[in-house]
Amino acid sequence: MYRHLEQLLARRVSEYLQGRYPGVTLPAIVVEQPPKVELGDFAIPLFPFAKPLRSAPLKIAEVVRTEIGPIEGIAGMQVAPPGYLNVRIDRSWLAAALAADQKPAAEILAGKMLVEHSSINPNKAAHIGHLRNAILGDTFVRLLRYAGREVDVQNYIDNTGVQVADVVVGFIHIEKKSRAEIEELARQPRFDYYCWDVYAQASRWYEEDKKNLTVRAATLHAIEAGNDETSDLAELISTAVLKRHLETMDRLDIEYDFLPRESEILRLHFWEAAFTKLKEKGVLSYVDAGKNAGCWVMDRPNKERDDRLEGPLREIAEDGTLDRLVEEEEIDLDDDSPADYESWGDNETASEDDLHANAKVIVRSNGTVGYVGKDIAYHMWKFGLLGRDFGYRKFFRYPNEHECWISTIDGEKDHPHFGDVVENYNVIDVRQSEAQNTVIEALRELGHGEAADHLTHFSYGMVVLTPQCAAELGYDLTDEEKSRPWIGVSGRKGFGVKADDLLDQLILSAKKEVDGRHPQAGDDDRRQIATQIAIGALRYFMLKYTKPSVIAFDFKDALSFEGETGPYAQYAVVRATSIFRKAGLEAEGFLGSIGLDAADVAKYLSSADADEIWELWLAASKTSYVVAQCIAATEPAYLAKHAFQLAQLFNTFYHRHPILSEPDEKRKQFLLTTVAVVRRELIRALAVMGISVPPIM
RNA sequence: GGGCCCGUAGCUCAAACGGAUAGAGCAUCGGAUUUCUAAUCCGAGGGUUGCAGGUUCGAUUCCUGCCGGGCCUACCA
Repeated sequence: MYRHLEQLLARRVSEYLQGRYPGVTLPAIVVEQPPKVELGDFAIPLFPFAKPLRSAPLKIAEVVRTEIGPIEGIAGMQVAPPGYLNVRIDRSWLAAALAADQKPAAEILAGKMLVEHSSINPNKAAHIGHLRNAILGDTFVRLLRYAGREVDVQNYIDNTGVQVADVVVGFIHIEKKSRAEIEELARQPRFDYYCWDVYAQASRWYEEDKKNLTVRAATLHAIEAGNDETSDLAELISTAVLKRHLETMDRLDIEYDFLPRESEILRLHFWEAAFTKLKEKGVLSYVDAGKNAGCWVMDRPNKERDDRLEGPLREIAEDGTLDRLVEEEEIDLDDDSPADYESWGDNETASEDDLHANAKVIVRSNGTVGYVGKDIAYHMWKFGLLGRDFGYRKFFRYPNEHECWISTIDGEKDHPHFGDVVENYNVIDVRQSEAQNTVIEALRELGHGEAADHLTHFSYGMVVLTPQCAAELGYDLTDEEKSRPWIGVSGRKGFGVKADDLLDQLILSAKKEVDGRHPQAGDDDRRQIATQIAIGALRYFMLKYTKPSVIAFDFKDALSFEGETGPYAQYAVVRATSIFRKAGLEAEGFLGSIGLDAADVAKYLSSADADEIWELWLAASKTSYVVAQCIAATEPAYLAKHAFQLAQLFNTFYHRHPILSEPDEKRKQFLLTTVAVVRRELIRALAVMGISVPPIM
């Protein structure tokens, strides 16, 4: 409702000013929230109007106040120095609307949206870095759905990459496992943990002897080609690990609709289709000299030519002898530790007259396409611009019957329609900004500016470990690492906190609390409650930081159930529920059963000491407003903050106003209504964050 | 070298478009009539918003330059 009033107010003030001062170009009306409730519920700064209207902000405010006339839901306006128009909401009007759960007619928003998130390499267990991704992505999906949008959730599976090859190498060449043995292992409940170690082992094996890298190259080649023992094994392993990822994420109520796999992007020739179009439109150009000779590249015209080619490097470059070291570690994007490659300048090769020195290589000189190329093809498909489609088959059925589909070559006849979306969000950490921009740029240069404008890189910072946390996990740190502010998670080194482990630990710790508090409850119930609390704690923890911030993971913070945490907000709801239970009332149906008298509500919300209760109502009215903000800014943290503030206001209210012992029956009804409204809105906000509330805590 | 991000209380973080007295949590210290369960509430201390300039009615926010940190910058994925 708050959002509705805000929009109405902005429109009316704008219309009024346009009418009063015809022909003057006016800035847009900005509606803010005053720092204190006493000042009002909306604030409109009029400073920007001073110049075009050649009048003092205070005067303009005064004119608007006296002349604008009545607005539904607005009680009055006040002029405040140095130039604000403060607006008060009609409290009983808003209370009635909220109690009746009235919603303004929803805007009709056509077109399907797509959120891509998780995209974990299927070669090892998911870790805390993946949790942040999946929780951000899933919450964003819930935000969009709350706002009435139709959303498909996709999880891109790179099942043909180096990371999978490494695990295959580990199983065959280091562990010397037979196919039957691997099949047996893949049936184990935490096969992904096993792979975690195998992957780390393989990485060490390469380090021991660089010649082992030839084994990896051969394995990778076999996987890409398909149709042999090695690629079958890769398929077996990656599919088993993928299932584990789905199970892990399902523990957090995170579900996917479709899993497009790189193997199908390759085998259904998505790239070839994209390549043709990219060449036609001249997006790619062939390089016949210089360091990128033989490649198809995409020029990046808006980038400055790289200055690292200046100075002494030129001389090194001129004889062309110095090649980039090929053994450098490739980046595993599931990996939050930087690959330690040489600093710039030591090993640079480039020619001064190389026209494409700054270009992005899309097709290598050996004719194979790189990751960005595949991604361009995939994104053309997403927007329905490729002219090809995947085959589809059912892959994973969630306990709630929801079906998750996977790409395949020959699919089932009947399947949902994926792709052809009007808007796409890719939840990928900030390190991929460059690659994402290249994809967006490619779409634009193909002439699909519309699609490019609707492709958003939902970027966020990494999750890293504090040195202390790393020490707790039993990792030996070098002195250099100890001196760093944080240590990157590294799948390759087997270095990190696994998602399932963290969740287990949270459940265990919540269970202890619940056991102590509710010894009379059954063990299954206690476990269920502990699980809800653990999920609440974890999801809130990952959502409370704004996207750009790097989360330095620490068990102490993550395992906390007090203060600004998920359980704090859950607890507020439990308290609200408990009031109704004690009163012998049904919390859910209460608002439907009560008829509040407008005059009474006005009385209780307008008395001298009512601001504090009003503040609670006001906060409760903001759910849709905050959701809209989160979507516009692609920032779920606003919702976390909102839920916390609402819970905080409720707790203060709870402490100050005994309800069941309230002698004035009408006031008691009013207070109960307040509780019911806040409870409903808090449950909603938490649900959008994927947090459910236990019956007792 | 270039691009992007960050620097706010002891610690971890907020502060939408430039706005009113820069707010929370944790930690520390001191309290809460044994009441709708204290996973709560109240209070206290704690700040030259990295530094220096600039733009203007007004700057944590925008611009420039420094200082410090991070990420990206491969024919890898």
